[in-house]
Amino acid sequence: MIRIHNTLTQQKEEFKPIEPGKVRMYVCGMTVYDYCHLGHARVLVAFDVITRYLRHRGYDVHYVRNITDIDDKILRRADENGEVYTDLTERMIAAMHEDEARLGVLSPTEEPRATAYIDEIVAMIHKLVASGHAYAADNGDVYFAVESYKDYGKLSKKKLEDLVAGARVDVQEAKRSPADFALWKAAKPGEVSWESPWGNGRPGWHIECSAMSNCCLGETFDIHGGGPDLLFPHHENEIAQSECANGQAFVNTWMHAGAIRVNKEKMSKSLGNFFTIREILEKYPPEIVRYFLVSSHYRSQVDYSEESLAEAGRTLTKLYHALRGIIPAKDVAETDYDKRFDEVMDDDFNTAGAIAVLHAVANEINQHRREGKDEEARQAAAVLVRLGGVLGLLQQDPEAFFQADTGGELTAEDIEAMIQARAEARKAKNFAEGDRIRDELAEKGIILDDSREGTTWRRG
RNA sequence: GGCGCGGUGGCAGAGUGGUUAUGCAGCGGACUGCAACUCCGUGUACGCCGGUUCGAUUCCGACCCGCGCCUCCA
Repeated sequence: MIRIHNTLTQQKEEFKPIEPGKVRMYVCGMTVYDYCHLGHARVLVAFDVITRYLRHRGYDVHYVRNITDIDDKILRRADENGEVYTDLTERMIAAMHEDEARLGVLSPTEEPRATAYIDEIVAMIHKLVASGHAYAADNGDVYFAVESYKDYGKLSKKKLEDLVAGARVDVQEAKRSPADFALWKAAKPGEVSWESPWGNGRPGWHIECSAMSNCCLGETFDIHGGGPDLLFPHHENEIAQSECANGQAFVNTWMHAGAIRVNKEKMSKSLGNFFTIREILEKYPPEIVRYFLVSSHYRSQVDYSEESLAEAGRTLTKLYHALRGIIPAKDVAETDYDKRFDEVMDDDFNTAGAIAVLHAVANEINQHRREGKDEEARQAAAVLVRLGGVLGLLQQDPEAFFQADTGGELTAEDIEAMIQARAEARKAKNFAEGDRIRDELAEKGIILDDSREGTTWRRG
């Protein structure tokens, strides 16, 4: 039995898909006006692990993650760059796919783009206007009438009175209530636009997700996820739109990832502590970044720092050491480790607990190999790779992981040659020369590991 | 001000009404020519104060502190 924390009820609940054996999940994707940052990576990796685990448990997961490719920020950025907005979005989508692939994030089942769903969006707005839940304002915009939906606020636990009383909502003459939000935005002169019954314009952000999830997954589906700051107003508005348009429940389980902080401060552009995925990947191998993200629970707030990444690197290195020089056995039956792994993961995807199981398996491998029990070690290695795979970890060849070119001055050939020279010196009992070579390599970031089978190296 | 989350050993981070989380770092030992890797051993941990209980880090209440959202934001 899988239990999932539902933001809607603020409790862990037994997960029961609408259709047995199938999971329909929607996650809010990127607005493609800039490179993805660490916060995006958190959401990407969190829902990637969730998808992998649900599949591991036998579910047929239909995972939809949208792309918002029309939006104020996109138009502004394209304008600043002096380029056509589609050039900007195409470039950012390509970059996003590159970042995802490097982090080991599997492609979603579908990746709908807002601009490909304009007709469906217009149809949904039309439905809302016809049923009195939305209205065309004098300025050409169409707004959702928040007061027409009695459950407004049920996800974010906000009361409409408080929202209206708050000074921070955008008070606009055209709106009936300050909390109303735009479904359709009238085009400004020269701006890209689409036709609609209310004049030329483009969709508001919230309605895109309602329309696309409706098209790809139906009126009611199992899981809707996203970043923590989307909870309000974005997800709240999605619920209002979808439930008013369809007259039935929108989503059963709402899931939100925790926020990323940087050196104990909120990550933000104004604080100058904003990291894009590609910036981080210049400094750390992708799997280490992924390990860092997976090593704490998806709902907890995590603090990014050089030190935590370094520690993640040391720990992952230890895991790969267990696998080094072993060819995992094939077709290994389910073990107690598999059971423990599933048990902790069943509890709201407790990846931290799952990683503890990984360490237990690694420890067993190391003990077997110390005792010369090669077959047992190969069996356990297969389990480690299998369970690691559910988290999207440990799928590389260990040597590839250890020796990944991080732009050091030495090539693999240089290193191999020096190791050879050291081996000869040691054979001649010239330990001083052997140690000198080892020290020289160490200075250049190369660590040697001697074993009965010979010397291996890694970049430290 | 409103709503919500959290305070666990040097650090990171799970979890539990009574029994080892795990990892990193440290220390001691084994292995090694010396290291590295690995193994074994090691650490008054659960914000504060009350309450419930045979027993609370784990449940309840108050308090202190930190954080998030309330505006575009993953």
